[in-house]
Amino acid sequence: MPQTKPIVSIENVVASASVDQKIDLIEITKKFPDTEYHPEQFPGLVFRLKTPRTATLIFRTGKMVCTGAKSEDLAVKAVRTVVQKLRKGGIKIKKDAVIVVQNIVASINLGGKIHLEQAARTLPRSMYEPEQFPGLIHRMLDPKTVILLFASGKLVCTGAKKEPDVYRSVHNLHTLLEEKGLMIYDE
Amino acid sequence: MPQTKPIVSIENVVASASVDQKIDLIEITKKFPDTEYHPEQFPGLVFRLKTPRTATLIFRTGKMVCTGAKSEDLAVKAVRTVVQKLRKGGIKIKKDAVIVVQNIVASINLGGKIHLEQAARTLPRSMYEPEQFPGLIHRMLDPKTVILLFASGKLVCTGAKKEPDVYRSVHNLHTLLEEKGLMIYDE
DNA sequence: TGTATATATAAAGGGGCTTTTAAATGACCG
DNA sequence: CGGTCATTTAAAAGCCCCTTTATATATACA
Repeated sequence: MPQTKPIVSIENVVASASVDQKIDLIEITKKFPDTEYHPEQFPGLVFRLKTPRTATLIFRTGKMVCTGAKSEDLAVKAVRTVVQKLRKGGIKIKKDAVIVVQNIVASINLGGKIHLEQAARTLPRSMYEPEQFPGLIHRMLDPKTVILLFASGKLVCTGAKKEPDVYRSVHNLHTLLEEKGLMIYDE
Repeated sequence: MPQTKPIVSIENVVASASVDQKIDLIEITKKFPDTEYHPEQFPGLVFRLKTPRTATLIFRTGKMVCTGAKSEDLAVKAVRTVVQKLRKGGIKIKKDAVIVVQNIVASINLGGKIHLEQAARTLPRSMYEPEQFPGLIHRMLDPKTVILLFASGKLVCTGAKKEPDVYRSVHNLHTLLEEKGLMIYDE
């Protein structure tokens, strides 16, 4: 059992969606002048929402990508809101969007410092090149996620498909770090 | 009517084909050690034939690209020969290939010199940058082909989908050059 | 305060890769 | 001095990488 209770914060949820029909992006541009669309640079139109504060990329094919939500539910609500706004703006969309959460990013504070140099030598599937990036990159197999470890005891977990995976990943790593004596707690 | 009869030679025919089924390229490699397959460099396997002298790219999807044939018929024969050899080699291919000629390259000699500098200023849709490439690049609209013109009176016609397009392109250009007084014939 | 470095993830469009071929011109090598 | 190499054009195939969006983390660099 880990000595501290990690503080976990979901920072970003990415979800893909599809309304299963072609969409005229130029038309959206006219109805929503605040959207960004530069096809020569990127094929997706950027539709930003204040609440939930997100950015949704809309493609010609009717597929979308929503980023920036703080939870799985908020990501779903953001997509539903975008479709609702498009419809109110006169964009004809027959079906409701089918949404799938693709990635969850979380920041964690373990409450104690990590001996990174030693962890780099001990943890399997780890990469640590401080002159390239200050964090140690660790690939967890189950759940299949990637965790960035910092000497401060803070972590970044990414790659999770559902929120429980984040908690399991953090618990697995925390336990492993303590077992190997890689955690340094102030008294 | 042009004063000379151009000498036209079909130099290269490119055709795409499909046997409409997945193919195991590694298996072909084992049965045909002389083939080239470097997936990290390019996804297609190169299958060369001595007769007709061609190189056929074979993809995992069952689609192929045959290059180097000297006529449309030879391109078709080359693909049929490749499929026949694969079958004799034990590679199971159910359907016969559906072949489509995609490009024909021909070399031409008009029999007189061309005033390139003047042609560059006279011909529409032309590009001529001698320090970059010695030929003048001219885009013909009908047939939709591209012709490279050289001061020697020789040409390269590419982009044609069928042989008659090559002859029509050459005739159109030759007539145009004579009308504008851009041809220079000896005596 | 910005830039970059690194992680994951979807979307779609662009570019590059390889193969073939002629033409003519320059650079480069032994 | 002669070979190679590059230059340019078209075309298909499919795979890689990049583009963009968001986000925490922490370093170095202007």
